[in-house]
Amino acid sequence: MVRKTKEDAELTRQKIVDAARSVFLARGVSKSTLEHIASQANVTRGAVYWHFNNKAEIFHAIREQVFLPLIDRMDDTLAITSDNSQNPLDQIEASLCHTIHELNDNIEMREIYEIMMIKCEYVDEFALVLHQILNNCSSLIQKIEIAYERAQSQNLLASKLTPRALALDTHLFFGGLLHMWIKDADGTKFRYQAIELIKSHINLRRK
Amino acid sequence: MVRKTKEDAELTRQKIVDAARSVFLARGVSKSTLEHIASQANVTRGAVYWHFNNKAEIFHAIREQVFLPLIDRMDDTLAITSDNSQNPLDQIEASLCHTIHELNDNIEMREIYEIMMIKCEYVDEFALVLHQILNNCSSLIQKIEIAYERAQSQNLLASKLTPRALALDTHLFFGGLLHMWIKDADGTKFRYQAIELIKSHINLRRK
DNA sequence: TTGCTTACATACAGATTTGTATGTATATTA
DNA sequence: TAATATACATACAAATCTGTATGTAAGCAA
Repeated sequence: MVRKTKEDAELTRQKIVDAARSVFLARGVSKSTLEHIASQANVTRGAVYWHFNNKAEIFHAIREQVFLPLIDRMDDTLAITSDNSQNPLDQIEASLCHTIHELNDNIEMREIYEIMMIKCEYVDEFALVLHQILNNCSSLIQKIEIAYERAQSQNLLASKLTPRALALDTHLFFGGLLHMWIKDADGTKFRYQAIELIKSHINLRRK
Repeated sequence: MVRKTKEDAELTRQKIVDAARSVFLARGVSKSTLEHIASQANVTRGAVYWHFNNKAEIFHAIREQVFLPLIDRMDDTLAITSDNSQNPLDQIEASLCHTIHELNDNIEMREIYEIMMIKCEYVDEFALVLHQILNNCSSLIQKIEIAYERAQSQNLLASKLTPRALALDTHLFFGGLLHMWIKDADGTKFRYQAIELIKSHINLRRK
């Protein structure tokens, strides 16, 4: 039984991507072989090589599946609500909390974050991803900065720091939180209080 | 020419560790073979296997070389000066800045941080390291918390957050900063302004 | 219905790695 | 100074992994 219909083929591709995520998570990207991925997906390496040229391509497929939608969502949460009806500080807080809740609820997203942060070595082809990450950070910081600017113009800020400095501080804080959230698999050290930490971080800025 | 003296043997061991650091950095831990390390150190795999049982042991040797002294230094910078002569906020700031300056000046330390953060997959034997990291974080947070407590008792704090919350926020901020510092190899996005970011972060807390 | 293409499975060749076993010359010790 | 342990180098066997080449049955277009 070979030669599936186009829809079947796309399904097979997705099965391979899902299998790869599972295998990457368990064994790390480097030590995962295409045979591991194939058998996890109940296909042969032939199928894998049909859909992808190599492991790096699968890796990128996994990344895009989560990080492309993510960027859009960020716009939704922070930028769109540029009507002055809502407190910008509340918006920033809600945006960060939303990501944490996503990590809690969305297994797929959680696993991909874990792979990208502690199950992957950024060398060779994968080093390029670092630049993408850096660029994502830049645009994210800009969005936070804009929100802080609105907060400033509404006289909501307690500090004399510039919106830019506040945005950078918030971004670094959240980056650190995400890393710790992922590493703290038990949840005993950071996960359980992540939301509190965000609220404290924002409260520090409220007038 | 074999059978060196004990001092020569220790020197060989150190050569292997240094070589491993260089190889890990360039190829990632997983894709580094003992042959790579051996030839980089101008020895054979025989020598490597004499001093270490496997790659993981070399990895741990590298880690200990930087992180054991690091913990001691943290005590020096934060805890020892518990005489009330210095401003605790200044001390925290100085401690964080000191680490950044170390990263700038100490190639070895910089490379090891880079390996641990983006050239290594935390699976199998390496997963244990995550717990060590988490524990290090806990003790570090405690030390920062104590400093903030002193700041509070000296009425230096601008916010009503608890010293604990401030310490966690500072730690997460600095964790995020370190990650970005490492990823930003060009230095165009974070490295050049790392010290400023720290000062902003602390200033946010000053009365 | 023929013929071409698709979506895989299977088979093969080659390159790598790993661990261990063994060899060996020299420090070190008794 | 003879015996032994050390500090490696060399050799070997086995297992993996990769990419590619080839096979093949079924879908699809003409």
